[in-house]
Amino acid sequence: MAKAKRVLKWQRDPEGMRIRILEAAKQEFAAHGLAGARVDRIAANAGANKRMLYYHIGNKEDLYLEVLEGAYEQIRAEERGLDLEHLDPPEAIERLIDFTWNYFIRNPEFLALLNTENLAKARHLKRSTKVKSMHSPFVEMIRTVVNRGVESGDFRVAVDPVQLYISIAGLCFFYLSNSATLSVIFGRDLLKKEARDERLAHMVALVLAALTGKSTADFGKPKPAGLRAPAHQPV
Amino acid sequence: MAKAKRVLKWQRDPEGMRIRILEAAKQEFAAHGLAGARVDRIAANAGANKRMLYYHIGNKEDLYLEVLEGAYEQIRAEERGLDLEHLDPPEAIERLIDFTWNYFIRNPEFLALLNTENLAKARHLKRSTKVKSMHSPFVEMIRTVVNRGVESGDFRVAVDPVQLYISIAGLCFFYLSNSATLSVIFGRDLLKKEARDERLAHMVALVLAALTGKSTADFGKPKPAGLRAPAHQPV
DNA sequence: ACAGTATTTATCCAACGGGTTAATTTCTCG
DNA sequence: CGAGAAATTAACCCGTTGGATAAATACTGT
Repeated sequence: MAKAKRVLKWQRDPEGMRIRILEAAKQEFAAHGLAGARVDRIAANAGANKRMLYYHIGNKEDLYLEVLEGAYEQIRAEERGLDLEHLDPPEAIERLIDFTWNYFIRNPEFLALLNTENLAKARHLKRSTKVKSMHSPFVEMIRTVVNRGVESGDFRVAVDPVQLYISIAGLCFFYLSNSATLSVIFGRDLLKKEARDERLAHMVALVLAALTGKSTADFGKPKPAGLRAPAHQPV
Repeated sequence: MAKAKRVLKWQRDPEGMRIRILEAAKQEFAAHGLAGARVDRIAANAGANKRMLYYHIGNKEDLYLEVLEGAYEQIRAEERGLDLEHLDPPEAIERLIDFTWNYFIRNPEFLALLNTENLAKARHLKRSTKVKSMHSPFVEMIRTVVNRGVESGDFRVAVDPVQLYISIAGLCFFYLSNSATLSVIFGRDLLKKEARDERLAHMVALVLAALTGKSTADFGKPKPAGLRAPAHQPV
């Protein structure tokens, strides 16, 4: 048993504190929006005193901006890790969709933060030089993938990469960000595994069919009778 | 000049008042979200006293739910007015996209309200029997359109109408709802007329290409050099 | 060991914001 | 016309919340 040098009332850990505060803030802003977020809750969930927020970062809006910038940094970093260069075009597009989809699923706070920021008309983002300089590598990636695809004959048209990027993001984003209301409206749980898998297949098929002209795989095949979701909801 | 029967300090108008309150509330909730909305501002913008809100409708959440229900009612009503029955399938799909797109453009508050409600995990919608019984006629419309398209040979695949509906809505929704942040990121105004037209063309081409297999029209053609947006922004 | 600094805590407060009370004015209808 | 109902107003209440102050506690270099 390691003998503690001393019994401490608390551990000093400036960097860790900062991180814990930002993480708690991310959860809070994602869950309640900017106006709905409570500074006290952030402090409590960070295991900190409220004064620490102001000491380490600043006021509520500073906190929010830092969280937002961090969220963009994170996705941009992961995007860069995805090299589509050596895949043949259709595979590259599929991989792009797959990544976007799963990133959104793994980071629901990111979706919420974007919505919050758009509610604010991107007021904070506009002031953030940091984010404005962080261009998504996807647009250029897509441009080259599309060009390669057209040359190789895989794709029929040279689609505008920005439009395609927005379309792919939109197909993923809307489904996940609005899953709560959509699930109520359609009376089924859109987040359960089978529904998510079906959605991913649909999106890939939709985009690839449009690009290649070949109707790939199971593009929106109405589920085969035997496999329809039974009355009871499996976990 | 009509002689007023009497000089009144104020006009009594219960029904008009109710409507003005709901309209003001819609704007307020759309602009600031549920938590950010201010009851006093709603009252002021409705030309009413704060007490009137409670008198005519109820507390803030009642007000919000009523606004949300009204928003759904409105879009469902317009949806029903759109009969796709007598169009041939590709035209019907184009019309559907066109309608969805323009409805969202005409009613930006609807987008904001949906985001707000999703932030709340559809908590209010779940309790609204009214909305739950208002099924979008689109799903059934799409089902028959798709079936007709498959039979006629216009479409290659019998896509799941729910997936297609979500895809079309998503393509439109994401672009418009996130136009603020996207405009910052891409450094161009996505809401100006040319950008909107280009987006609509892209979406129609994308979906129809996927469904029919024929590469229609100007699917994402990178804008012809001569027509690229000039440095100055035309109004 | 000690002085100076960095970090954390406990407490306070003024403004805000949703909601309420009670009085006032207009309407309605016998 | 008059009394009761409906609509509207002004003023207030009180818990919440972002933010501030100052004191206490841990760390650092010398």
